[in-house]
Amino acid sequence: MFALVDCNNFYASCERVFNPSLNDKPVVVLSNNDGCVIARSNEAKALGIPMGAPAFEYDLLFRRHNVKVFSANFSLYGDMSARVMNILSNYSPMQEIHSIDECFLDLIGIDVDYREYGLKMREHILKWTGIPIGVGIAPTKALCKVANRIAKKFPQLGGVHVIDTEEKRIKALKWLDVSDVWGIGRRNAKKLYAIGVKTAYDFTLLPESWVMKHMTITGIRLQKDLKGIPSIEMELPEKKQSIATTRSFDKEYRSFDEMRERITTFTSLGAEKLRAQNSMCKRLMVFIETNRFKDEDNFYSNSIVVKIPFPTSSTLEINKFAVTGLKSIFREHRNYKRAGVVLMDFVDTSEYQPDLFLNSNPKHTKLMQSIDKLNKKYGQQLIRLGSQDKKVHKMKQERLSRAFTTNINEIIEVKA
DNA sequence: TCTGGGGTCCTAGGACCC
DNA sequence: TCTGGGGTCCTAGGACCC
Repeated sequence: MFALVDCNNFYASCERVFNPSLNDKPVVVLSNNDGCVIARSNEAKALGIPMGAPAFEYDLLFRRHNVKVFSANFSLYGDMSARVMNILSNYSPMQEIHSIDECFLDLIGIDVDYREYGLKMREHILKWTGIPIGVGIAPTKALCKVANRIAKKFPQLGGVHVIDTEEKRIKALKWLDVSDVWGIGRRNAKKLYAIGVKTAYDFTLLPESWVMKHMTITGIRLQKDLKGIPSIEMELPEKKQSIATTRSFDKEYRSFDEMRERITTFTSLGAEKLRAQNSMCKRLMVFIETNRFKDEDNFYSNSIVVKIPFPTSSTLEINKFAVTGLKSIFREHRNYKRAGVVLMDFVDTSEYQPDLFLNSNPKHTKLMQSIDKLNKKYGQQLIRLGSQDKKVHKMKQERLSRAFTTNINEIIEVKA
């Protein structure tokens, strides 16, 4: 048996933990630059605020219903996530952290009343972190997803649902719309509707040949999993295979120098993560684009993959190639609104064999270590790569909660 | 002058998730 | 005025080799 545990409305719940007056009130969290809604409390959902809603379109509704609005505070959420995951790791010999707010637990060798076990996790997490969770338990990962959904949908279940009989499995799958199945997106849902498949149960009855043809091996695995035959395996914690740093800007940039400053910043952030997992990269991708919502006729978007002749984790070296890439796709007289750098093609630092001729400059290693140490101690981006442009980009975060758990200057005050 | 077929690696792009 | 930022896996097709 497996369990899927996920945090309810995670970012909104994090904000509530440190501000209990938000309980029972509608809460939303906005993306970087306060662009769109990325998390909603149940009360906010009930007001009809959709995921991804542009914040400016809902300003009036926010005010009218006294919605509490927050700028995303990712360092706080990351820290809360680590606490939740750490507690949950005690409930299983094998944990797969699937995203910031959810994990799978392999319950192999754990011989208990599963419902009781799920309720215990829930109480434990709530008491120690203040975060409410939902638990789905079933013989396969895909069925755990279904069980978890049921646990959330029916409050009388106390946040925990177990699928442990054939009867429960079929009942659950008949209840679930096929478009809500984990792994079936908009495209495939459309194809399935077209041939009369409405529920998850209908999907399990499709012939393998059809599934293989239209949804490839991924579809076959999903179908088996839903039938109760474990086919989607637990993934052990592994290093990232690519590291992306991309942002929309709060304003439009036209000059090469401004864009170079942005790209350099993204490269620095990415390279820091790269070093943190002891990897070096051999390729990177740079992309830039103008505002896709404005002036559609002049929309320009381009990307380029740049090969680095030797594996490196040095911000200085990686940045040189990122800027080369930028040069080749940058066009004058355009208003750029978004850009990003994706580091790819990693090798392990420990397994790296130096080349006879082309190598990363070893002097950079120590320099990077010092930079990482200082940035970790005093906050990100204290040390930055120099650029001719002195201006420091500032993200729009008008409604940021304090960094209660991660910044010593903002630690919560307790009054005696 | 003829020019098969199998294998691997690389890359771009599609689809999906949270 | 204002529209997120990450990730993963799979497949097809081209390049190249023998």
